[in-house]
Amino acid sequence: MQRCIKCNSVDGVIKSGFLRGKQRFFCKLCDFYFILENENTRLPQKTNQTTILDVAKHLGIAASTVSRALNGKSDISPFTRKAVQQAAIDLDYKPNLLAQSLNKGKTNTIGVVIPNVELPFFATALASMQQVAINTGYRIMVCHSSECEAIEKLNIETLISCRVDGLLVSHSKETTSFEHIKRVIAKNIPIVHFDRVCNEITTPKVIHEDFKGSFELVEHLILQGCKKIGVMLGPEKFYISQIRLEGYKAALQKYNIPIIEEYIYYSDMNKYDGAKAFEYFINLPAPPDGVFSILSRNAIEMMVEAKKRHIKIPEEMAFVGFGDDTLCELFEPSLTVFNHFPSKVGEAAINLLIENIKNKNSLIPAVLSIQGELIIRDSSRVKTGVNSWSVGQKFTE
Amino acid sequence: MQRCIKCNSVDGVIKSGFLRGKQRFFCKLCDFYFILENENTRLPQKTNQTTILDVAKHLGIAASTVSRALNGKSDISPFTRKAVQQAAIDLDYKPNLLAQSLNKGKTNTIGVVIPNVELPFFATALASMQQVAINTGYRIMVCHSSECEAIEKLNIETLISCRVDGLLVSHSKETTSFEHIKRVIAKNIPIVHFDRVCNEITTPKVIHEDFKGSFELVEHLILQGCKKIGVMLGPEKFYISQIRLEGYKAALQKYNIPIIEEYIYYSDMNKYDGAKAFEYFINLPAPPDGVFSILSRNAIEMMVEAKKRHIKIPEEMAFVGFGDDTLCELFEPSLTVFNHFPSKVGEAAINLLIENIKNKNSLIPAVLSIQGELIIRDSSRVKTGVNSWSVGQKFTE
DNA sequence: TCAACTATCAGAAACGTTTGTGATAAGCGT
DNA sequence: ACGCTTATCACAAACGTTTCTGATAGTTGA
Repeated sequence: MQRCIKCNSVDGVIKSGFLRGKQRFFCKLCDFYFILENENTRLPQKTNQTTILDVAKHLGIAASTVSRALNGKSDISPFTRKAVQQAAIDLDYKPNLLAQSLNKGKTNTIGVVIPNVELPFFATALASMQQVAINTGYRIMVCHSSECEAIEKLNIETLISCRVDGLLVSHSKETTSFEHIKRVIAKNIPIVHFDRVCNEITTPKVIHEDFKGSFELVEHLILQGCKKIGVMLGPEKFYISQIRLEGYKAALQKYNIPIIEEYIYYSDMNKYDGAKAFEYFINLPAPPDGVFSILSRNAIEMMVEAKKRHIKIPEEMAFVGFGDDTLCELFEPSLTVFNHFPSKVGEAAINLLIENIKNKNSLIPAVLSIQGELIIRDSSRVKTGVNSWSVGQKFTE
Repeated sequence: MQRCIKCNSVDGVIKSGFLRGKQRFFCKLCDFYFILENENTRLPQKTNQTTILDVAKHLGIAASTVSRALNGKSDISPFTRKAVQQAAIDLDYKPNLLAQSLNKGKTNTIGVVIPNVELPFFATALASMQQVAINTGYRIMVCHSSECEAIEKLNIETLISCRVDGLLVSHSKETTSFEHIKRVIAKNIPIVHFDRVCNEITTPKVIHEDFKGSFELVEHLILQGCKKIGVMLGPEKFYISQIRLEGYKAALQKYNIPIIEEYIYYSDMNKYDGAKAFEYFINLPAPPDGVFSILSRNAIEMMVEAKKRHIKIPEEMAFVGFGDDTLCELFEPSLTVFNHFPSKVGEAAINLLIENIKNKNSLIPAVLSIQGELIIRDSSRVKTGVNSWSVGQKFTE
């Protein structure tokens, strides 16, 4: 016995199927279908934000006029414009970027995918990207993959769904498949890789001097007298591991030092892996007298272990690491590093991306290499005369 | 002599004003207005992303059917649903979140405003927020104020324009006016403050035990025998400075130690301000024998200076700091800190916000205080017998 | 003084979704 | 065999902008 919600009569009402789990009715008299609602189910929560229509109504003009007035277009009399601007302030009108972006077909937003903000490199790079973005009128949307390939893929999907104008991507350490990147390219969405790049696909990239940096660090160790040089890398498949290993090998080769497999240690690049690596090195039949770590953080962890065992740094064992940060500077002994200037990398990456967004047709897969700098500190600097053995001895080139 | 672009005749065409800087024409014959275009000006760059309409056309069905099929609604036959799902994969369809959010009136996005990612506290808090967000189906949009009040206000406006569902805010150190926060509240947008909260407005907040932490740190110094305790704070107006100063004072009062203005040092909380602070303290007529710093980073900078002058830590001068991180643990001597668990703060903040988003009507301005923990390390732990003076001497309570 | 022009605004379409409502063919019971 | 029911789908409105097109009153010039 249902009353029609339109003509209010009972006679003509018949059931007419279930729709989305609810009973539907049909009133023959007024020819009207309807569903009973749970009362409280309705009311779609209307966001009570001021819209351009509110402003228009408030002034008794058209929405299009408000839009043009606020956006500084012509076709608007100074009087109207003033009135609109004042009304916008009075009503605290903030344009809905969703609607704006939907209409314009661009969001002025850049999506950034990084593995982990807690790594100082990414924190600094991110901060510099933000700075550039602010100055160029872009917004930034950051996603963390937490070093997980699945989340990285999810992140990129999310950012694409958000219709970001472009992507800045640094891969997680476990990423080995790059199908998700290829799909981005297929959609013609500008993308720039930075730091942890993907060498399988030709995309614009910003990298640092991985090879040169490793080479210089290892060469420095050699020039300080080290003869048995260990290297602590990340995962074996990891591009950065590979290229930095090459730098290591090249330096050894230059000075005719044999490359010994035992001195190459692969890690998962987690916190505290430095201790494990040290454990490994120190238990070798002939422990190294110099160690190069791909992450300076791990180098410091190794030094902590070394100090626990009263090993003299750098006399008995010297340490160098890739990447500078506060800890390297303040730790005792301070760590010799190759500074790869995270902020420059971030800056270059976002600038390159913005350039690519603007000339979307002519994507040039440029590869920018940011110049780094060797900073020699106490962890490897052997003061003349202090050394207990053959230090200062130079190899012929 | 303009040819009508519609009827292609010349006779009826007359000029009809300037419109947006371009000459407009009117054709009397076909009653049609038109403007000459620069050819290349046209073509609004159509984003070539697959839309729901593309999928619908591809299958020869209606867009609404596609939407319902993909969203698991009823009313769709299994056959159709399968076909739609397959087509979505084939065409690599990704829903446009802009359109979705615009339609639904919510974005499932949370806006986060932090002063600086480079501070380990915020990096860690952010990472834990991300984790929770991923698990609860929210996205996170991060903005950095770079410790600048103006940028902070801009950030919040941007996030509101993006129609985020809620805000997580930690103020910049120079923020003194909170009108922008009041406007957020007026719009009935859920907001939760964390860490650097605003005590002028009643909003939900997540804080740490600033008072208790400071108290315990200073009490610890006292119990280790320190009698002249300096404190390095942030800006004077800064809420965190004030509350932590109170903890400092309370501890001194408990042990009947007079509060001396000279021992209270305000700073701008910049990197390397620790050195300045140390300079100040050491040049006092009676330099402190224990220093508490609001930022553990600054405490470590002070220790660096102290070591340069061969001051024995902790025997001649002890140090403690608020907040733990890697540096505190690995530096030598390791720094005694009050760990305020950044990840717990982040987690609690986002959970509280999500709760408030869901029950938007009943905003309870809860204040959560995350329990911290005193970690005693070498920078203040006086080993019995090692101290050069009155250490171990306990005050009566 | 009348046609041509200009300034100013309104209306409507479009962006890509979701969802309420209408429509149709097939299934079912009496 | 007929009316009621169900399953399935299409259509249209709405979200809040921007922008294209159309309309009108006033202004100018010969």
